[in-house]
Amino acid sequence: VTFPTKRSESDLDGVSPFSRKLGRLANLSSEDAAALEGAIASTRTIEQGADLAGSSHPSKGMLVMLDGYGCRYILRDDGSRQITSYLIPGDHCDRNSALDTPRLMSTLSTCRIAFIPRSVLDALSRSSASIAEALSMAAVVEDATLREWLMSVGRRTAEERLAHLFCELLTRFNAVGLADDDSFRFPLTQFDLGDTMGLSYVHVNRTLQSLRQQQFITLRSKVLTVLDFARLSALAEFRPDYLGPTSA
Amino acid sequence: VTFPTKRSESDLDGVSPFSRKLGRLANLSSEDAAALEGAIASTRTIEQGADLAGSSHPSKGMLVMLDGYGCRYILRDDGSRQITSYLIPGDHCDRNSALDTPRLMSTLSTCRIAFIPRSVLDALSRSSASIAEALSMAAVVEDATLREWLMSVGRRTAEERLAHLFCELLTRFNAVGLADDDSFRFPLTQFDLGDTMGLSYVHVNRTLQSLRQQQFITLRSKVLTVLDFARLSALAEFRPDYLGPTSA
DNA sequence: CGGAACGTTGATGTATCTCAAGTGGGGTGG
DNA sequence: CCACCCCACTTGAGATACATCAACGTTCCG
Repeated sequence: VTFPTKRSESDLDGVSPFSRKLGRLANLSSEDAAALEGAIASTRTIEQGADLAGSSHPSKGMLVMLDGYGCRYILRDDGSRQITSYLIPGDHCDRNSALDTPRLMSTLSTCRIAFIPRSVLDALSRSSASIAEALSMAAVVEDATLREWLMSVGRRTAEERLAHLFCELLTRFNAVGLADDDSFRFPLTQFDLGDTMGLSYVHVNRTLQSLRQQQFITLRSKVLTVLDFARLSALAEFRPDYLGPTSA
Repeated sequence: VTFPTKRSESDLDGVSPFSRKLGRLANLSSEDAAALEGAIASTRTIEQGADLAGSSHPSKGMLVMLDGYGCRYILRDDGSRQITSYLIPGDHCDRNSALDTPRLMSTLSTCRIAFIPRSVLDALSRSSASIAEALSMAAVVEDATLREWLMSVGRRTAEERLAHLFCELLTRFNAVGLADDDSFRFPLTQFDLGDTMGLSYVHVNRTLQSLRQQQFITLRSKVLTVLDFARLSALAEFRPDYLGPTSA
């Protein structure tokens, strides 16, 4: 399986969520943004449930999620899965990992994914301090997000966990301009949600019903709508600062 | 089993656990190791329960734990705490974080801590590719460790969580030469352990008793001994690869 | 039209929490 | 050197959030 070079023109304003996200994390010049766009030369569409970490990709480099949901996860011997992060549009993931451990990664929905070779990436980082800083900021945000998930699973109730996750996702989708009126695509199953927040899918179901009944959210036909972000944030004790600069 | 403060073996005496740890993550020349030792500008001893993130340190740079336990954590409004990582001897922590969020960090025991100014660190990274690589590997390992904790809290039973944590700690202490006969210093309270693994301190107590009774560990006078690493690893499904190159 | 995947519901079980009351040991001051 | 005190640890009883098991409903799509 190779990377067909197919440039999609369907990005908002021709700007990929990738440079949109990085543009929030550092002050990118228009040259920087253009360079990032240029680096994303090859794009492919991948079906749901596909592996992203394996040998399906040619060489070392970076994956960039343009559309859809991906995740990183860990498996236990008995088959139970802990999802450790989501990749949503604009997110990227280094596929290096000199570490022996195979970093498990897969798609949770149909995805459009770009690939940036390591050489191109390194050149970019070297030529633009802003890009380098944006990438380093992205790493800091990813780390903080992971710690926030640990807090959720360790110390929050089921209702708070889901509320916090939805607040986080709305904020992240907003940051790449893919939230519309507090709504965003959410094609994950309740099973996936359970594997994310350390809950059984049955309990996820009941907790979602509770959130719906209390008018916090609606979740229909793979679209999640936050009905009252302030109230939901309060319920979850959500503080958006860990996600980086939030508004312009 | 007594616990000698100074290393029993003569090898690398006077070498900080910091360069010891980094030396495992990349091939450091003797110049690299010496440069790392030299980079340590100042060393201080800090009592238990002290803040590490605040203004206690002069400027931007990196903290290096030389002795003792530190942690990073998140607090909830109700005061409950989730510890998100341990800093044990050899570990370091960037105190940059352009992120607005104050990164919470404190000591869990009396600590000896070194400080490396950012300028010195940057110079080191630029002058030695090996050091840069070691630092980047350390970041990968830290990330993997965080994900493993998320797996623990999300999907493992109390007994498995503690077992996994102890396997991890033994491996990490071994990596810096501070484990002796499967024993290492463990001055944390059961309260701290609960905040680490998302458990109440009462349940930690009962789980520890169970592990002791089954001859997995002993934990007396702040020394933890793993009685049967193979069995404990099996119980926890511990796979050390995420911690980096393990032997030699 | 049928099957598979996802969602919903009810009943029951259990791991873990909370509350509450001790116990023990290592410093400290007298 | 002893007595005391504080903090960590221990133990028991009862509560509960969440898991598991087992149906059944619904949607989607070939």
